[in-house]
Amino acid sequence: MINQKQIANDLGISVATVSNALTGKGRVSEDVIRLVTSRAEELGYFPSAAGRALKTGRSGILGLVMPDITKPVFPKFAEGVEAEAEKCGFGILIANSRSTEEGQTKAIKQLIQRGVDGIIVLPQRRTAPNINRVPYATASTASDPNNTVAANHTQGGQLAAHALLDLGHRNFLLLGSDALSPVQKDRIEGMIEVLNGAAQYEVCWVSESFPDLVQKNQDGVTAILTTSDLLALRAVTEAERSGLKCPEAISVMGFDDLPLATAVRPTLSTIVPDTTELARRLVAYLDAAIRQEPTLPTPSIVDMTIVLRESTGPVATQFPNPTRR
Amino acid sequence: MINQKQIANDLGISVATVSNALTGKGRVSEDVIRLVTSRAEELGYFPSAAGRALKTGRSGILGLVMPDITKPVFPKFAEGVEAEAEKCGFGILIANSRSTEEGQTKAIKQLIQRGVDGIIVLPQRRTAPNINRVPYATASTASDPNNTVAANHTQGGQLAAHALLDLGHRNFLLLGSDALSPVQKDRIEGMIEVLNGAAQYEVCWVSESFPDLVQKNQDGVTAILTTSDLLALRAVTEAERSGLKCPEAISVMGFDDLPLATAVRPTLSTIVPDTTELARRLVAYLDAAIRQEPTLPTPSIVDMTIVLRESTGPVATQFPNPTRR
DNA sequence: CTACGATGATTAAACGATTAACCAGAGAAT
DNA sequence: ATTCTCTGGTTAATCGTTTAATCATCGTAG
Repeated sequence: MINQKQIANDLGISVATVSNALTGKGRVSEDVIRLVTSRAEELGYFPSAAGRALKTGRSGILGLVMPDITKPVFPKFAEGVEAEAEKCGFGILIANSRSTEEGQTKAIKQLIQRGVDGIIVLPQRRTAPNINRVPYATASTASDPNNTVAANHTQGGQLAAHALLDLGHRNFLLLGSDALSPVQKDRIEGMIEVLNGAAQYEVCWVSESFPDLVQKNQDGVTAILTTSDLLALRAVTEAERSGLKCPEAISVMGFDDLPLATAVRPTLSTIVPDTTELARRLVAYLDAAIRQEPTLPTPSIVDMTIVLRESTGPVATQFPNPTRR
Repeated sequence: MINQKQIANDLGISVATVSNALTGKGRVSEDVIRLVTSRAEELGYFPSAAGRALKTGRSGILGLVMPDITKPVFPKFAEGVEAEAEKCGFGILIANSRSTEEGQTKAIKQLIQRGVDGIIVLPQRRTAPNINRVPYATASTASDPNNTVAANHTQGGQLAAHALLDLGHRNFLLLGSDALSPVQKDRIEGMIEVLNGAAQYEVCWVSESFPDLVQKNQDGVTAILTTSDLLALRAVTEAERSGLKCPEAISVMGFDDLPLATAVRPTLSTIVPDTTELARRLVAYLDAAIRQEPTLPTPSIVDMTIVLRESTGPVATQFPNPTRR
């Protein structure tokens, strides 16, 4: 293995000078710097992560704790965090909390033992991670008191509701899949805030059985707002199977802009969280905390945007439910 | 920070004894072992990753290079690798090759600089990673000469074709999205092997424009085999939109068993790669290589399984295409 | 009674990089 | 000529753990 000692011996100088030359600290002449860097290049030298970590107390690695990377919301997030971390010179060690609190604490402990400099946690169910040895940042919902950044799920819900109100819809079905999820609750709440007084609506938490969309449509429902693209997909396909054209008979709005949103016909209108920006702020916060900067970024909220595709359209002008038998 | 020196001082013994007591090496009396472990427990001690790594030359971390974690095939894989690695005491450092060869070599270099003990690469486009400092394992297609394990994509394709032949279908449309992908080529090839002589088929690589399914159906096609659940989803929804019921008028088979497969109606029949087993073998190989075991596992191939859901059914008995206008 | 093997613990040297403290030499100022 | 400062470099200690080599003690066998 090639180390600084090797380079030092080759050039007849001391390791300290080699280190100084390579890191730019201390006092070294331009000539020696050139000599050292070129020899280092020749030998294919790069500093030992372990040696540096031991001395400096920094590993250059951040831990990322996610509930379940197979759930399609998280990969985009992971990607964003990885990209941002790389820009700041950090690597990303992943850990799986398996959507449980015990799993979460276990994952955090493991990461600390592996020597990470900081931890990013996506807590589920509003659990507050208990970390004392290293700085950490959480991305939770805006309503969560202890978060570093939050996606504005409520505002996302508002966006969805506004868009369909603008298209003339006045009778909504709001679909969620998990009434205990703070994220979903916030999204639904945002929708309700906008719809209250302006339209009729019904909230439905689907677990096993899916609501009878034909029935709902006959009752006047022309728009479905969901808390996830997966639910939207289910709604669209259930609707079309029963002869309800989307968006002609019924509009459907998704959430999260998953890869499937553009793979399905009609393509899904959806609400997009800015995962890149969330990742950017999380990493920036941790970076500052790790470098012990005097002032740290304060908790902030990132708004969502809307992308209108084929699954939403204006409310039918003539007869509201053309499929009535 | 709590270290072995602390424990040693507390108990009036030497650090070497502490180390020996904790690792079970050397010669230490049972009494001292008990003393040391209990004191370590009290203080909440755990070994410094950096210190240990520096001395032993092992970081206990594996690198995972994937083309693009936002593509829905990869998260399941990452999950499997993480779980298996954890069982062997390894952590997983992720790196993004951005689906390019330069990105791949850059990612590998970064991982090595961070001191990983081994690297798992999911190479795309049959690129052979050039790694010399640490052992590595690749998961490629069976037709790729330099792989550690491979999912049997060809056999997966055969499975798909067989299943629909058994259901009575005799006229197939094979859909792929990327004719350059070795994985997709292998899958299609497997299908063709089985269909040759037994049925009529047409291969179609879709990029922007999707084939006219009504037209195809009128031409006699009753089954669509795809190389991905995303394509299958597209096919199902395109079909149902044009009035072709799935599976009554046309059967659709997916690939990979993505989360969306059960979120759509009809639920997608699909071919499932055993990512857990793939991950297990990759990690096992690396573990053996890192421990310098004399004999390493030889390259092997993991078969796929089929799961039949709602999107496939028996070929229509009476009139093959009931939607003819 | 002495030598020896076994046992249990200690000493000290790594591993590779960083960094505070120190030192030699040259030029400038007094 | 002497001191002072600045420059460019070296020495040595340090981070925390592991491990080979060494040492002391004690029971036992020759």
